Amino acid sequence: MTTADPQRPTEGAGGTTNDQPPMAKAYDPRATEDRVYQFWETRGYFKGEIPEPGSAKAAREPFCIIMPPPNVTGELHIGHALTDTVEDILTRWHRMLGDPTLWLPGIDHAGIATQNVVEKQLAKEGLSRHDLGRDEFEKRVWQWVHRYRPIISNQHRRLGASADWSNEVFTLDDGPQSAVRVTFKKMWDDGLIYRGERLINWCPRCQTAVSDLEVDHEEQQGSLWYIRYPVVDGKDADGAPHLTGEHLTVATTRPETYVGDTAVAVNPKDARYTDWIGRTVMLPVIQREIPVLADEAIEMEFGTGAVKVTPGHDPTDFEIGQRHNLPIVNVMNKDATMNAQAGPYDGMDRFEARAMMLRDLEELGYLEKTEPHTLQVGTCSRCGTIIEPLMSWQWFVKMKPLAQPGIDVVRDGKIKFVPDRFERIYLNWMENIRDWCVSRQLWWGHRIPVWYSADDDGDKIIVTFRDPDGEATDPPRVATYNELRADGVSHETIIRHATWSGVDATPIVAIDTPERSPKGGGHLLQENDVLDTWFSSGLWPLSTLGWPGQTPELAYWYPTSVMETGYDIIFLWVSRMIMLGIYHTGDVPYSTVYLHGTVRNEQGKRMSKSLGTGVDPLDVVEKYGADALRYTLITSSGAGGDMKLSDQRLEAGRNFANKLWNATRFVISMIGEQTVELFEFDAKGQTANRKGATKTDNRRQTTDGEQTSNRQRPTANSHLPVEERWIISRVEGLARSVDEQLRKFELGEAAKQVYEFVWSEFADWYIEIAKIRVRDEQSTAPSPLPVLAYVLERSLRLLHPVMTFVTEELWQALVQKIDGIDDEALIVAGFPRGESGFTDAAAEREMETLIDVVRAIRNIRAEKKVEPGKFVEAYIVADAARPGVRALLDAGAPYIETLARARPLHIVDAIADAPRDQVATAVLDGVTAVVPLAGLFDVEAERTRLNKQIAEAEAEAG
RNA sequence: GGGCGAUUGGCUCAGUUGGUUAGAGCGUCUCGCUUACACCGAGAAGGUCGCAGGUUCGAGUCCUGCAUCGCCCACCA
Repeated sequence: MTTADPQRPTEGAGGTTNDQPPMAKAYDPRATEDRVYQFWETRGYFKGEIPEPGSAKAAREPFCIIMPPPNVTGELHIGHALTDTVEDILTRWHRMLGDPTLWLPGIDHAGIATQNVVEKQLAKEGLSRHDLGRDEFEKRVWQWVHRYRPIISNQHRRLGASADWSNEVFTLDDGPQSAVRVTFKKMWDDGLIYRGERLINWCPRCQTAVSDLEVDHEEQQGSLWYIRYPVVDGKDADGAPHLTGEHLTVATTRPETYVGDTAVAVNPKDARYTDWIGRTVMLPVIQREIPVLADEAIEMEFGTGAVKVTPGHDPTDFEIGQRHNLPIVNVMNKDATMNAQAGPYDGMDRFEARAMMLRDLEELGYLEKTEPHTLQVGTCSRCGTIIEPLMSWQWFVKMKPLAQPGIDVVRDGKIKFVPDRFERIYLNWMENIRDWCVSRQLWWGHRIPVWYSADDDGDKIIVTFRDPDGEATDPPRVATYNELRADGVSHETIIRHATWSGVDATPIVAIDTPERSPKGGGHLLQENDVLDTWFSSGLWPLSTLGWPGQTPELAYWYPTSVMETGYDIIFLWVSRMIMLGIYHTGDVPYSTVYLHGTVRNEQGKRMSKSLGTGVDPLDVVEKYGADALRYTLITSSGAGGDMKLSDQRLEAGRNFANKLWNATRFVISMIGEQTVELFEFDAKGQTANRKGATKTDNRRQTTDGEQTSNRQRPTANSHLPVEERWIISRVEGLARSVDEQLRKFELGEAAKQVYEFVWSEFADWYIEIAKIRVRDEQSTAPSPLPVLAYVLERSLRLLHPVMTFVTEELWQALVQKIDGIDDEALIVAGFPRGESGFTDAAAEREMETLIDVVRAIRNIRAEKKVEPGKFVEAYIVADAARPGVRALLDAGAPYIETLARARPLHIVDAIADAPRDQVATAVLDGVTAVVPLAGLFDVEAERTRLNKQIAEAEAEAG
C-alpha cells in the first residue's frame, strides 16, 4: 500500500504518511467508530451474497445467522448488545475465513408488548384503542414502528454489527405475512389447528388469552380458607333442601370462585371420606347443590383432604370436571368482575368479591378458619396482572405431532446446543408439550386468516357493536349480523366498529382473502383475533429467506448455521422454529443453537427498563467505546452463563484498545517514513521479503484449511534472533489456539488469549527488545521491523472479530507501512489459522529463560531497594548441563543489560567464576543469576528499614 | 415436588477432556512521569479452590452426601 485510499477510514484520523497528522496519543473510539462503520457499509462488506457457481467461494460452506429480531417496542438494551457481539464475532470470523456469510437482521412486531406501549401512549392523551377503532389504532402502531425501526438499526450499527441491512425484515412485511397464512392454512388442512372452548390463561388487563409460557409464577403470601359446605339429604316437606346439620369443610386459596363449584372431591383412598362419596352438599349463600365425588388427583394430606371443584376457573378442576362430566360454571367476566352466576356478588371485582364473600361466610358461620399460606400466583408476563383461568373460545395448535420430529433431530445430533446442558431442558419440555393457544384478542399482529360467512350463517355470527356515531353503547350491543343489518347498520360499519364471534359458523380458512363464501353469500367477516407473536417468530428462519417462495436465498442459506439467542426463550422461540422448520421443509432450521446468559448489573439484578436497572448500550459505547463493550461482554462469561457488567471490566476493555493503539502507533513510528516488506519465511529458513504477495497468497493459509499445517516449514532458523523465532512461534500458536476456541464457541477464551499475547508477550517483551535492537547503532543483526509488523498484523486479524473498530483502524494504518498485503480491508482479510511449521519449541524455552533471568535480577533489585536508574553488576552462570545456554546468554546479553539494568554483565561457565560473598542468587532453568550486593545499598539504612518492618509486623501481630 | 447452575485470593470471574509451583482484571502495598501507552511500566502481598466422605500414583477438575444462593419446570386446591 503506497497510495492512501481516500475512502479508507484512516483518512483524517491519524494516518501515517507524511502528509497525515500523527496518531493521537490515546485511542478515541468516538473519532473512529462511525467513520469505520460507514466505510464498511458503503463498501458493501455486510452483504450476504450467494457466490457464483464454480467460484472458489462457492466451494466453501456458507455461514448464516438469522438475527433474533428485537421487539419494536423500544430501544435496545444491554442484552441485545451481547447478542450482537456474539453473532458479530461469529459472522466476522467466518467472513474472514472466506466463507460465504450472511447475517440477516430483522425486527419483531411483538404483538402484545407493542400494543401495550402504544395504548399507554394513547392513555396519556386520554384515549383508548376503542376510541380510535381498529384501523386508526393500527395506524398509530405503524407510526410507532416507523419511529423505532431506524433507531434500533442505528443502535446495532453503533455496536459494530456487520449485518446485511439491505435485507432487513419486519415480521409484518408481506413475506412473513404470507408465511404465516400459508402455515395456518396447511396446519388447518392437516388437522393441526382447531378451535375450541377451553380453559385458557386470560389477562384481565391486556384483555387477551396468553399461552402457558407467557404466565410467570410468583410466590405470594396468601391465606388458606376453610369453608363449610352444609350437607343436604333430600328435601323437606316444603320442597326446600333438607340440611342434616353436618358439613364438609374444604380448603381453598380462591374462595371467590366457590360460586362456580360444581362438586367437592376427595381421594378414593381417603378413609375419612369413604362414606361421603355420593352425598350432596350445598354451596352457602347461593344455595346450589353439588355432589361429593372421588378423584385420584386429590392429595389427602393437603388442607382437609376435601377440595372444592371449580372446572370453570382452575385447570386441575377442569380436568376433574372432564373426568366426571361436571357442568362448567363461569362466574367471571373478561375484566375479572363477577357475573350473574355469582348472585349477590354480580359486578364486583374478583378481589372485592372475595372480601365480601369471606365476610358473609364468616357471619353465617361457614368460615371455619383461616391459615397463612404461600402460594404460586400466575401473572401476565407482559403487565404483571394476575392471570385468570377462564373458559374461552380460542384457536389451538396440536403440538404432539410437531414435537416428535423436533425431539428426534436433537437426539440424533442434527441440532446441537451450546452449552449442551440445554438439550436436556429442551427435550424435557418437548416431551411434555401441550397444545398451544395461538389466538390473541389483540389488534396488533397477524390477523388469523379465517373468515365467517355473515350472510349464509348470519344468525350464528354474534356481533358486539359499539355505535360509532351516537353515544358509545355501554355495554355494547350484542346481536346477530343479520339483526344489525336489518337495523340499517352497513357491513362496513360493522367491520369497523364491531367485534364478532363465529362460534357456530364454519370457518373459511384461506391464504388469500376470499371474495365470497363458498356457499355464495356476499359478506365475509374475518376472524377478529390475531396470532401469538411467536407464531410468526417460529417461521423466522424461513420467512426471512423468502419462504413460502422457493427463493435462491432459501435454497442456498437454509438450513442456517447458528441460532444465537438467550436461554430464556428456548421454549417460546427455539423449539417452535425447530418444529415449524421441520414441518415445512423436512429439514432443521439450523444445526447449532448457541445460548447466551443474562446480563446483570453490578448488584446482580436483571437489567430491566421497568425495574429502572436498565443500561443503555449506547451510553456505554459513548463512555468506553464499542470495542470495550464487546470485549467485556464476551469475556465476562462463557456460553449460557449469566454475567455482571461492571465499570471495572469495561475499563479493562477500554485499556486494552488503548494498549493496542499505542503499540501500533509505536511500531508505525519505528518504521518511520519507509515501508517494510512483508515478512515470510522462505524454504531455506531465511527471512524473505517477498514483494507483490497477492491476495490469494495472503489467504492461502485460510482457504485450504488444515492443509497448511502440514507444510513442513523449516524451524531451525538459527541465524534468526531467538526472540524472533520465539514471537513468531507464539503468534502462530496463538492463531491455532484461537481457531480451536472459536470452533468450540469459546469466544471469550479466544479473546482473552489474544489479550494475553498482545499485552504480556508482544508488548512487554518483543517490543521492548526490538527497541534495543533498533537503537543499537552498532548492531549488525537484521532489523526487527518486518517481524514486528508481521506479528502485529497477525494479532490485529485475530482480534478483529471481537474488537472490530480499533483493529480495522489500526490495520489500515499499519498496512500502509507494509508492502505486499493487498487485502482491501481487515474485515475481509484472511483469518490466521496458525502455521504449525513455525512452531519452535526450543526458541520458546530459550526466550523463557531470558525472561526469567531479567525477572530474577529485577526481583533482586526490588527486594534490595536498588535505585531504579542505577545499573548493577551481575553474573550469569551458564550450566554446562544445558546445551546451548551459553550461546543463548551471549546473544541475549544486550537485552538483559538493558531490561534488567545489569551492567557490567558477566556471562560465565561455572559458579566458581562468580563471587560468593555478599551476593543475591537466583537459580533458574540451567542458569544461575548472581548479583553482588556490596555497595548497592546503605547497610545501615537497610538495617533500620528492616527493624522498622519487624516492629510493624510485631505490632500487627499483637 | 423435580431439574439445572453457581460456591476458586478483598471484589468480579477464567480454569473446556483429572497431571508439573491454581490464573486474570480490578483493588491493595513498594517503587518509577525511561522518547508507544499513567487508559502506563517494574516488583510484591493475598487462595487448605463451600463442607464431609470416596475413586486414583495424582482432583479445583470424576463419584456420593450435605449446606447456602440463583434460575427453570411442575395441576398440592
